[in-house]
Amino acid sequence: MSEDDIADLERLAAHVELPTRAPLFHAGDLARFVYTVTSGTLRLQRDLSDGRRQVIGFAIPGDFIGLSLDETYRFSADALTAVSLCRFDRKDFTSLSHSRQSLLERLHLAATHELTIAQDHMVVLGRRRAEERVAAFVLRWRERLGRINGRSATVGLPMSRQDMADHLGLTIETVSRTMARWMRDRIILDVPGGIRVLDQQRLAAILPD
Amino acid sequence: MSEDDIADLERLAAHVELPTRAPLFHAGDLARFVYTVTSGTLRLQRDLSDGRRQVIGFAIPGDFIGLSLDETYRFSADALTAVSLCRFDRKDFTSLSHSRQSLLERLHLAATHELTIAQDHMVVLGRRRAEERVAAFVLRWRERLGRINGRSATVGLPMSRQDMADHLGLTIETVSRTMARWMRDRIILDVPGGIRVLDQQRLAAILPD
DNA sequence: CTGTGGCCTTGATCAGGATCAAACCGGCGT
DNA sequence: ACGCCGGTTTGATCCTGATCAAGGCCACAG
Repeated sequence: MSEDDIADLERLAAHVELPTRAPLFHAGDLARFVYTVTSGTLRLQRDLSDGRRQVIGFAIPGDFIGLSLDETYRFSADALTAVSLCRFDRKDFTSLSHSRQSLLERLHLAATHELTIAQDHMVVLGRRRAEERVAAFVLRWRERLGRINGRSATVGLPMSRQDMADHLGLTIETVSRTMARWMRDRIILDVPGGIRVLDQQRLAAILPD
Repeated sequence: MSEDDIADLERLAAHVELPTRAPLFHAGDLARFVYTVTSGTLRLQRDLSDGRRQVIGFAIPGDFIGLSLDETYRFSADALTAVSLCRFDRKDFTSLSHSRQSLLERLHLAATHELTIAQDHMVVLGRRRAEERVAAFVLRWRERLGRINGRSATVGLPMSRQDMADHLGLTIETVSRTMARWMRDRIILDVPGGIRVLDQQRLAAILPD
C-alpha cells in the first residue's frame, strides 16, 4: 500500500486490545467495524443451535476480520491470546475505498485469498481422513506462522485441542490420539505451547495432494 | 452497475458457448480469463492425486468464475449442461477495474459473498450428519435457483449423484439412500431431471441452524 | 502441602456411513 | 426388438472415527 493510503488509514484507525479469551464480536452482531490484526491469534467460528461448532479459521497478524459486506457478522471472533487490532468504522472504510481504489484492491486481494484458503479447507473437510486433516492443519499453520516470524521447526499452537477438532471436523480424542502417535513415531515433539516438527518429510508424506 | 460500466465491459467481452460435459478450464491452467455465466450450470472442483474429488461448488447464471487473483486456476470448471458465458481477458479486466472502481466494488462484493457461502459449506462438511448435508444442499440449491427463475416446488438437479456426494463429503450410496427415504416419506417426489419438494417444512426441520 | 478444575490422554465399545457387491433402469444404437 | 452402457438403487458387511468412561497432568488457590 502507498504512503498516502497508510496515512489516511491511520487517521481512521482506532486501536483495540483484547485479553486472552475475550470476544471481539459475536455472530449476528451489527457489523459496524472491520479489523486488522496486529498481534496475537483469534478464533473465528460459527455455532449451530444444538452446540455443534465449526471453527472457520484463525486470524493472525496481517489478517483482516469482517471484510464481508453483510449487515451483521456471520461468525464469532474470540481472542485465543492477548490480541491487538486496528479497528475501522466500516462506513469510513467504505467511503475511503471509494476514493482510493488501491485500498479496495488490497481488500479484494485479501478476500480472494481467503476464498482460496476456504476452498482448500473444503477439500480437507470433505475428502481427507483424520490423520490427513491433522497433518494438513499442522503443515499449513506452520507455513502461515513462517511467513510472519520466519520458518522454524517449533510451531506454536495457541488453540486448544477442542479448537483444532472443531476446525477439522473431528473429535478432541481423534486429534489427541493422532498427535500422540506422531510423538511415539518421533515425527513431532511436544513442547510447551506447541510442538516441534522433527520430521517434516514424513509429516508431508501423510498428505497426498 | 452503471450504463457506462456495462458498455465498457461489452467492448471487452467475448462470448463462449460450451456443450454438456465440456471443460472450461483445468486446475493449474494459466488463469488468463475471468468469466460470468449467462446460462447453464457448471461444476467447480478440486482433485487429489489419488482420485478423490471435492466439488467446491456449482456456478449458475450471474456467477463469476475465476475472480481469484492467482497466476493459475486453483480448481477445474466443467459444464454440466450446455453453458454460455462472457469471457474477459484478465489483464483488460484488471485495468478497467483500475479506472472504474464500481466494477471493482462489484467484484469485491461477489468475492465476499462467495466467501460467506464457502464458510457456510465448511459448517456442513465439518459438523453436519449425512441427512443434514443432503437437506442443506437441496434447500440452498432451491433457494439459489429461486432467485433466478422464481420460487418453484420443482428443483432441477443438473448434477449427478456422484457430484452431490463429492460436494457434500459423502458417497453416492449415502446420497441415494437419503433421497430414497425422503421419497418413501413423501417429502420429495422424483421428477425427470430433478425433484419436486412436497414438504418444505419437514425438509427444513432436518436442519438445526 | 493438598485440593480443585480445566484440559488432555488413553482405553473400550459403538455406530454412522463407507465399502463391497449385485441388481435395476432408461436411453441409445443397431 | 435387443443388448449395451452409464448412472442409480438396494442390500450386506466392514471400519474409521465417534462416543462413553477413566485417569493423568498441571497450574493455581487455600
